[in-house]
Amino acid sequence: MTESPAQHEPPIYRRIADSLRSQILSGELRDGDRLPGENALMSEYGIARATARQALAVLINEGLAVPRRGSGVYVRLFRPIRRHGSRRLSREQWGQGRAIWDSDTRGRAYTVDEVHIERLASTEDVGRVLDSDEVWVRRRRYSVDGRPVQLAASHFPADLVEGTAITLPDTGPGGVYARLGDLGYSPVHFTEEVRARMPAPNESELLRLPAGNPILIVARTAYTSGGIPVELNEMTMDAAAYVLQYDFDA
Amino acid sequence: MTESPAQHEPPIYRRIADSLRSQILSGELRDGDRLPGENALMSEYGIARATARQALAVLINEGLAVPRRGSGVYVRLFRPIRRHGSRRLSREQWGQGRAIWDSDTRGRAYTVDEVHIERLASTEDVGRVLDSDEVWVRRRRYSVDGRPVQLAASHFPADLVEGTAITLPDTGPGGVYARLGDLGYSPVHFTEEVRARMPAPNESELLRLPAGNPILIVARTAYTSGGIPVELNEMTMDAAAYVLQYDFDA
DNA sequence: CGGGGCAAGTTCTCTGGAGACGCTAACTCC
DNA sequence: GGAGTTAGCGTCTCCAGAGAACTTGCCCCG
Repeated sequence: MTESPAQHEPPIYRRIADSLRSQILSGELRDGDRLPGENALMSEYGIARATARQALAVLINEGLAVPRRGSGVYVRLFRPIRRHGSRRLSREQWGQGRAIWDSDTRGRAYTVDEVHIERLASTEDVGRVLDSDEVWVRRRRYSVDGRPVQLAASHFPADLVEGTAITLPDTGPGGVYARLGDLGYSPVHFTEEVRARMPAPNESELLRLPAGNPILIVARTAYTSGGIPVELNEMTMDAAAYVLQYDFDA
Repeated sequence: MTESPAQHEPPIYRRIADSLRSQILSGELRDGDRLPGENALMSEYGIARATARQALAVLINEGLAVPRRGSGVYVRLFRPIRRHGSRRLSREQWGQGRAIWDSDTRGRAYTVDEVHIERLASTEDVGRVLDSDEVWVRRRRYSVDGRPVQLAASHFPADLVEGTAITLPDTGPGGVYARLGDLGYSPVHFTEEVRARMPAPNESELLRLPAGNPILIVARTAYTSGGIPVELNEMTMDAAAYVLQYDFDA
């Protein structure tokens, strides 16, 4: 009946993970730095390889580190993208949000990498929401400091926007919502939906994430005041990033 | 120079995980069902225990399964909480969203478990946003089918709402935003921010989640049209759940 | 019939070892 | 000096085994 002196002490791998995490969050290890590898942890703590891997897996799973086969495990810390103060975008400025973000994120480069626009047959989900068999799809990829962090796919009912500037890569001043206003679909009301932690779809390749990496999906539907759906926007982002989603004035 | 016949075939543990996942998503295995355990996978596929564990870890990491020590690994599938059709809430109805959700989620019980209201000194973050040293905090826990899925903490500047119905557990018809309107802070404009996949804070205990379980945080600030911040709302939810976040008419 | 204790079953933690695969940098050769 | 090659390093996958911790159901006893 020897009382175990260390009751419910955290397991070894967790103590190591806690130690590494505190080094990351305290700033001792910075974004991009290389963590001690499996071999280093093995010799430092006198543990087996599997235990060292388990410790690193905790941080990788939390999104604080990224393993690179053949190279090492690296710190991956997103600083929050956050607008300071109380400046907000009017709905009309929504389409220009990028420019304002650029000037307001303290020098961090938040940019659009790629734009694709095409006309497609609706998928079942999109067709049900937009009540249309064909849609124009506008895909964009956003990057922060050169790292892709977000994909956006905007779907418009094809018959509603056919032949308008929405079907062009550059929508002009005021962006998409100004063009929708030109078509008489203004003001626009939004609904929002957050789907967290989807099993990773193929799209994650575009974010340069490994298959199976958890992602976050935010869907937004825009309606006219008459209740006609005019846009279905799906934003797919790395679930480990902190992202300022939007910020507008109604 | 023997050409490997199976180039880049997925590893064993991933093939097993894919098989189990498809059984879950196809409905063959349902929420609460028990998955084949480590021993079952070992004998079925002729693999080592570590490999079987790795396969199950994939599903656990994706949030599709939950291990219960001494018992087994169980399917944990949240059906989407989704309002059908195009019915939306007006801003005035926002405070009554719960009642409307209740009647509109096809019999799923989306309920408020607990409510706590107290007056506190502001934390640094809250104080900066609300520009107030003291705040009234209103905490609520939401459950779906008896499982806690979401925490909400609404912060109000103490000097603005002192003595009003907002400081009571039941805010009455129209909810918090009707009370803010009574105080002359109407209409209200929102900003939204999504912070994904935080390292789990202590709060996760209230969601009955293990420490380190990924959670999702959505923050919303409400401003008057004059730019005065009147509410900071932080929603903490299980990152594995699919949650309809909100749905309102501007 | 209720309660306590036991045993089987299951996950959790950890050890030790091995080959495969990918990245990087040093080296060699032109 | 530049280009191609190679060796070392580090992660990835998988094996075999063992004790600890926990849950559950069953049996026995009162």
